[in-house]
Amino acid sequence: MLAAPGTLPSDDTGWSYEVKYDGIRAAAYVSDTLRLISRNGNDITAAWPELAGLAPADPPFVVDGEIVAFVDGRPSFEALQPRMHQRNRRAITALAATTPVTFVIFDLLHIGDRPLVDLSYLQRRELLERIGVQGSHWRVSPRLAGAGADLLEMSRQLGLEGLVAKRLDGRYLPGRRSPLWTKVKNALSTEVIVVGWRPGTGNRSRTIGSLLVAVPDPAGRLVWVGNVGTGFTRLALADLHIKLTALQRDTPPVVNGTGITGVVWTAAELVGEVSFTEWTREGILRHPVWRGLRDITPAQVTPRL
DNA sequence: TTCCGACAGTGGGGTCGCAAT
DNA sequence: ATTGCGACCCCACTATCGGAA
Repeated sequence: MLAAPGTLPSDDTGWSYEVKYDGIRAAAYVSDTLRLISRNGNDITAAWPELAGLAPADPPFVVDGEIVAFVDGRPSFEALQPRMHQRNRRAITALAATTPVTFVIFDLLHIGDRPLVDLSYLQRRELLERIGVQGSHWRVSPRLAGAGADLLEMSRQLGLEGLVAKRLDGRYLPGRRSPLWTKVKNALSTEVIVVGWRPGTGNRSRTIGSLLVAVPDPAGRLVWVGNVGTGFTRLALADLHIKLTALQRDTPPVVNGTGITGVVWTAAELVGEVSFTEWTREGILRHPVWRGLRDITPAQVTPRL
């Protein structure tokens, strides 16, 4: 079951709030042994040896949760990434020691021979808390007390990704995205300067695939901060294509990013707004989305860092 | 008639492994 | 030896269509 993107419920009654953890979604099948299955149905058990102690369990159960690497108390997806694709057993052991993870459990789907997906969320949570999974590397995701608006503001101040609001009476809908679970994100946004574009493929092969965007650094030099390839309507794409074709030039107007291939560089004249989840360690926009052109000059751009 | 959910198709950052160069 | 690409992880979004409301 996946959360649908949205805004806070207008009325808190009937809803439960949890932190939105930025990690890897996994279902844990706990019996004599542990099996961790990713969202795409892959068996990812071997990559997370520190979670093996969840097993054995009698009766067996199935829980849903998020594999999270906490860095300074906050979930860090970047800390998780070097561990995700690792298949070398010794490397896995070393990484598990230096960057241990916590399995944050938020739902109970099955216990013994009894499926629980048709119970309400509240009932499933009560059963989950009763079986008492608690250990050095796993815990139950707390249900947050308070009004949604206050909790969202607190999550923003703590630098968290956002909240998930869950209907107390909601069934578990396997494999489906439903507003019974609504994720409310603390979105960031910034003004950026368009410095080039890359042609698209498929049904966008005759227009823009993505825009290269930049912001001024403290010294006033233009620094490439990533590529934005979503958020456009067909109309916006056609409009940008015309405008940028008129601004085409041969040399990059930025001090970095020159290694990117297949770029049509342009004069740094168009300013737009981009929303994103966070800056990566490399200073690149993560999950960037185009929000439209802004009618200001590049000199007026004040990046939100 | 309108709206919602599901799906397909496009794009992003990052990492690893393997094939092609 | 280097480069490119696909496969996974995370993700947002547009456009379309059929069925529910």
